[in-house]
Amino acid sequence: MVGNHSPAKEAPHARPHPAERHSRLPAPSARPACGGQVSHALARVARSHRTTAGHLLRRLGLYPGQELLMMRLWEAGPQRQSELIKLMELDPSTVTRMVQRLEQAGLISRCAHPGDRRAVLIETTPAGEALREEVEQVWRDLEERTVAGLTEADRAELSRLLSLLERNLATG
Amino acid sequence: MVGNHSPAKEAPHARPHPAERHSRLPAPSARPACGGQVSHALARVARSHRTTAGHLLRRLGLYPGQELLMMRLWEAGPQRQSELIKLMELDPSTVTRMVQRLEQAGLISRCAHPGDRRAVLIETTPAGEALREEVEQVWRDLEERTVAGLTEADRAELSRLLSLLERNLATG
DNA sequence: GCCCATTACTTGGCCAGCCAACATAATGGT
DNA sequence: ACCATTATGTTGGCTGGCCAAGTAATGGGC
Repeated sequence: MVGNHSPAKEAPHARPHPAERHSRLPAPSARPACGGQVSHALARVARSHRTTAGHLLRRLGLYPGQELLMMRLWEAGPQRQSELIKLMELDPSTVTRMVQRLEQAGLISRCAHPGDRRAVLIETTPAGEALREEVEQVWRDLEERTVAGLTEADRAELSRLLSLLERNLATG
Repeated sequence: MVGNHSPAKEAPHARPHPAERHSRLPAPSARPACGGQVSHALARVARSHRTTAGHLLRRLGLYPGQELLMMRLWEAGPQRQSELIKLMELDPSTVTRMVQRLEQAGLISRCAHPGDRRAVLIETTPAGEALREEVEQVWRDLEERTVAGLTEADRAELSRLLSLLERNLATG
């Protein structure tokens, strides 16, 4: 991975005082007049989607989010970090760190921008380039799995609606 | 936020599924260059949505994600942590830490489960209860902003499609 | 009674992402 | 030339979220 893992230890605590309240309420998933039908669904689906992407990307040594940055580089070639930030709509600090990790992983490299000493130029390394096919395959798999069972019309409709939502949320 | 920082005053702070349908799958239509149309849109919209939620929740001293846990407690009353984990479909460790922070913020309290010394019962505190109206208002606002401009039919359709996606991603 | 799988939770570690504050470098105006 | 403004990145700090690994308590089988 572009990182790694490890173990654990113990801990205390525990507070007395039961007071056992039996609040057996109605079924958990009643769809109450809970304000956010679409919001909830969107959040759940997106998290699930991201987690699935994570599992697939894992074998390639990437974390979800990193593949998007790589894809931008593959498609648009070497570019300024500020360009990545703008296009991916991420916080500058997020990109800075992601870039640091990807560089350390040997997938990209940073170099000074000739002509603007503030800027950093970012480009893929051969190792990074080598991941392209696999990552794109992962995305095809993911997309297929995501919209499985939807008709062509459904997919188009979904894209249309998501675009509307994106517009709504952008302007605010 | 709920974790630390501060705000203005004190104590509690200031910091702050529907339908389904048939559909036969057609040939893997040749998609545009970019493999994940829906996937990309979904990811972008969801991130934007979450960020927007974050801005709204911020004034209440909450981080996005925490409000969902509170809402479950408000709706279903005191319950085991394992129940929250199951219903929210989160990793146990995620809930453990979220609960620790919310407890430290004074919004919920943990106590031993009488009869099962492994379990932890979680309930809202008065301070937590006091946030309910505001949080629910935030969610109504968020939902409204999210689906603004969509017809009733569009909203229903969107919910339907998202449910399908959820099902697709769950089984895998 | 005794042993073991299961359940419930916790900690360590790592990542994306955000905000705030900061250091530099380029630019524009006067 | 000089200085304020803008552009570009970076670091610190905090969150949600995941995985791996570990501690306890429960419950079942023998």
